[in-house]
Amino acid sequence: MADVARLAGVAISTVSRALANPGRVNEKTRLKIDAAAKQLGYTPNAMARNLRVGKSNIIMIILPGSLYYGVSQIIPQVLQSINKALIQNGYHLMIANLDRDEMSERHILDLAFSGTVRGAIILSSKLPEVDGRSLANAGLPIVSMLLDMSEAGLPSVVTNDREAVREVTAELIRLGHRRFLYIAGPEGNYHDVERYAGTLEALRAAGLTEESVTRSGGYLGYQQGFEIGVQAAADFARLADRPTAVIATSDDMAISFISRVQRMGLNVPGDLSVVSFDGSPVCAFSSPPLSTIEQPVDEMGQAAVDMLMERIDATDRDMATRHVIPSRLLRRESFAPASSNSG
Amino acid sequence: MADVARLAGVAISTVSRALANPGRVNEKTRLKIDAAAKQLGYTPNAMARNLRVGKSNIIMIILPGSLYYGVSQIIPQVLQSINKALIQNGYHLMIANLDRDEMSERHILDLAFSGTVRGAIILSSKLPEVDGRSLANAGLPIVSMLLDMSEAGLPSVVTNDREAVREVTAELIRLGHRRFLYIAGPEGNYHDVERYAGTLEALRAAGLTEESVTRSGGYLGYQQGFEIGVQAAADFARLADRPTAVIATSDDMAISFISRVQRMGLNVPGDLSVVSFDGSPVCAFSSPPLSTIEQPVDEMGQAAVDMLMERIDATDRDMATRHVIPSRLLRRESFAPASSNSG
DNA sequence: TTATTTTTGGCAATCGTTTGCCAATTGACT
DNA sequence: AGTCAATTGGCAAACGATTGCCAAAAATAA
Repeated sequence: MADVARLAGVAISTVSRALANPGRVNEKTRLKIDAAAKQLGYTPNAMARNLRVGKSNIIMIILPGSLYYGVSQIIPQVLQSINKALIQNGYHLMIANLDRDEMSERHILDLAFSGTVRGAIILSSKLPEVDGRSLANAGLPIVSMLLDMSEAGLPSVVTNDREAVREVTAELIRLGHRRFLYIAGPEGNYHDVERYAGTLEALRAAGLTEESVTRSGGYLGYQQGFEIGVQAAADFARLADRPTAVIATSDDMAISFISRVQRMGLNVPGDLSVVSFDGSPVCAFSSPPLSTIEQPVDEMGQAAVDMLMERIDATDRDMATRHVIPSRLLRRESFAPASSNSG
Repeated sequence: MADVARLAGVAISTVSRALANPGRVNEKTRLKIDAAAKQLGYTPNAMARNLRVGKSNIIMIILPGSLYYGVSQIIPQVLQSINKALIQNGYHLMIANLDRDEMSERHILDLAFSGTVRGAIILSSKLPEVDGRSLANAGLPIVSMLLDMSEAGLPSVVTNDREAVREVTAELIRLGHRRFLYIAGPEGNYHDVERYAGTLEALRAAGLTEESVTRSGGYLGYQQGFEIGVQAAADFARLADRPTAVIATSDDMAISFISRVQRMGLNVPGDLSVVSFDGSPVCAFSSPPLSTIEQPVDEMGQAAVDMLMERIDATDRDMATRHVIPSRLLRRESFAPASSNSG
């Protein structure tokens, strides 16, 4: 930095002012300094700056340890949109995986307490916590994404799981369907609760009872979506009074389910309508093209970052808010009126 | 830190020694200090330490801007394995996206030149470079992954693209296939070059000429895998003398291709064998289950980190090496002897 | 020209560690 | 008890920026 000052013919403090907060310095000298810096290939040392100002410019994203290896590309999309939004705000993105082991929790807490990161976006329902230290009281702004944790005090950005499923179920009812199969992810999980609630709401609104829906799954995680679908097909085959419509809570489930029931000789959507959740691009190319509820991942990422920036700037700790971004039904051929012989 | 020293009843320099390089301090006092630190909830400030020692403990991974949104979960797997390996070495993982725009390049270069990161793992074939500064001369250890860039001076860890495709092609030939369709990614891309070369090598070894393979695709990126497959199906339909075996260079291509040719009334593998590249889990659940060459992503990530650690510790700048990790053919039903009426 | 505002220079403290140095203390071993 | 090695204490200088302060200089206004 001294070199830059010398080359530009100004004082070292002026260089700092020009680079750190341009605006407190004359435009002409700022240009001179920029030119000198560029000529010398100088970039200010970020760690020294951060140390001095007492705040880092790194945000960490906490991913659930067991990533989802199915067809749905949620994680890369999230990372991409969050990273982009962060850069625009002058921040960098650091990754942390939250496994079930103590080591990963310790790692995350170190990141938080060592002052390495300035804030966090979390995609898991559990906050790291090990021997006394908890992420909750690290003094870090945190926002939750995908899962609504506003009741636990974390501002959250989510999609309208419940409403979306309610609407698509209502549409299926409108098409004449009266018996449903609901393929669940891990029981009690936020998404399962919301989505199943959405199904029930639609049924009730149409004067149907909970009897008209059969649940399958519930004991495996979303990572095992394919197995869940396979199992659901087996469950389905055993049912005396077979459903005519299937609501799968992930694309993986729907895909493996369909592949199995087709093998049983059933036609989709002739015999059976199927709709699922996630909006993976591959759904457009399965046979038949699969209707799916697309998660607005990009917008959610952007919103999460906006929310985090607000928290960082906020002086007062206000209430945890909840930001809902509507999802979108991608309607395709897997979806048809109930066949006459099954009403 | 002073507080910890006071509580533990030792000098501040002893605390530093105990925390920074345990081993230069007696075991008993180390325990005393650890206890005091834990009691006070103290974690050393990472930025101050890094500033002092003049090196960061952050590694950045440079992802191609246009991530792959198909069925193949390469990126999350890479991140997970790399992150895990890094943590074990005491490093953190930072993300950078390399888009085509200047802004993202500038961002990456800032990360490099500001001393924020200590090294980089790159998954793109082009090194960021903008107004004079280039990642190549940032003095950072870099390793390339997925793409072989050892000739450009970057140590690389890759899978055996060419050999794997050669072997699977040879196997198809053994099964009686004589006419092939090769579905390509972007022409000239490392993967395309290698995989196509593998195909040709197998053909030649069996005394067949280049005539026996028809190329489709080549003008779209891997992100457009589904479209490539659809187009390939159309190309296929127009061929007078139809191939009996298809080699797709990504699972996406194979999936959409199959969905289209099935719609044309063809049976896989009865009329047509298909094999593809990537090893996405969904392939086990498509109809028919899809044979695919699995990329050993976890091992590659681990190897990339090992290589990077070596580079960081290395005093002498030795030659760029190339580490090949073999892939594995997941053989499934999409794969069968050539039908008698087509030989 | 003078008065007033804006911009810069120079100094020094600060952020929280690490680390070299040497003296002082402790511990272990004859 | 005496010797030698291992460990610790205390001090101070770094690492590379930011920032408050005030005086000096420059630009602008009157």
